[in-house]
Amino acid sequence: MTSELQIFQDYIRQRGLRRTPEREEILREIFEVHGHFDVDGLYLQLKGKGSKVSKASIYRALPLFIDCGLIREVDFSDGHWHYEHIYGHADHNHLRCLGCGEIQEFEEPTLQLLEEQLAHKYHYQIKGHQLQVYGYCTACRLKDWGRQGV
Amino acid sequence: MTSELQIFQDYIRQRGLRRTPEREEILREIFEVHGHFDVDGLYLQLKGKGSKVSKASIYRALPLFIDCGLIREVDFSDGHWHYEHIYGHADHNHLRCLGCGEIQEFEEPTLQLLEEQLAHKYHYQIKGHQLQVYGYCTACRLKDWGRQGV
DNA sequence: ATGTAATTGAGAATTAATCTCGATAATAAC
DNA sequence: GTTATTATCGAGATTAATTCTCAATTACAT
Ligand SMILES: [Mn+2]
Ligand SMILES: [Mn+2]
Ligand SMILES: [Zn+2]
Ligand SMILES: [Zn+2]
Repeated sequence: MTSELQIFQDYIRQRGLRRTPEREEILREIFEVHGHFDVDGLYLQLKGKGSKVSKASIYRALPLFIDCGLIREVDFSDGHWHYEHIYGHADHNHLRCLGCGEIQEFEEPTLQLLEEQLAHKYHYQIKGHQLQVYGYCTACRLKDWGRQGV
Repeated sequence: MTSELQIFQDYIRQRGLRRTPEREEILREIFEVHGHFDVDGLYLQLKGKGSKVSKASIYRALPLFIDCGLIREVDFSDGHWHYEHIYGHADHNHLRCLGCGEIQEFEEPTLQLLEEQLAHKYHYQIKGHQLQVYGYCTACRLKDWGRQGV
């Protein structure tokens, strides 16, 4: 059993929840795919492989995966949530092009320090952070030079 | 005329748009209120003062204010967008309690440097960033100690 | 094997945001 | 000032992501 599945089963048992094939299918698919995903894409992917899991089950499973630290929500400001698995991956943030939607990932280790400072200053137990930086990539800047401030 | 209104009128003229009392009312209300707001709250506030502006007009005006740098979207991950005016305010980020929703604002000037580094490294024209840090405040931690990892 | 209660799928409900459309009114040209 | 043009308005319909409902199923404990 892959260790993400193991982590999830431990979480399930600890909470008195139930192990179901649907939840396993969804989790497996998430960790087979690299990169970001959204509910609709994940649903279609599973469906394409012959799976019968419903969208409702996906919507119900994702909060569990988030809660046990396997995935996280990612905000691309396009009207719905995206997600990515984080277990086994280096912490990173996203630089997004407002023109074409391209995503560049980058690491910024100093944010870990920031979390610790904030925890101390405001007496918070920090669970995580999200940083989105946005702007225009070279291609979009050239394409769209009518906009001011190019 | 307040300078935020001036900035908006300049923007309007430059774009060949029209000056309307509705847009002015909305902008005025945004800058009279301190703190964060959402569409529904802003609408009710205006209504309470006898204004006749519709929600549709608010939804249409906000992107204009964002575009000319007077306000920005703020993500509190509660299902809809929040906003805050930024003109005349120090750049800041948000620390949010996952229990009670309390927001702490904090400044982190090094993010400006990060923007410059990213602009250079990825050849982006950076327009801004959003950083949310989230966790549990002292009160919620005490209240809810059943959660693991307190 | 049996009882229980968590989980499922399908579709209805909710709700933020956008769109449509006829009426209104801001601006420019005369 | 009058007129023409067309951006903007309000009201309500529409869209789309997410949540909810409920009867049927099934995981798990006994
Ligand atoms: Mn990523
Ligand atoms: Mn703020
Ligand atoms: Zn681009
Ligand atoms: Zn709290």
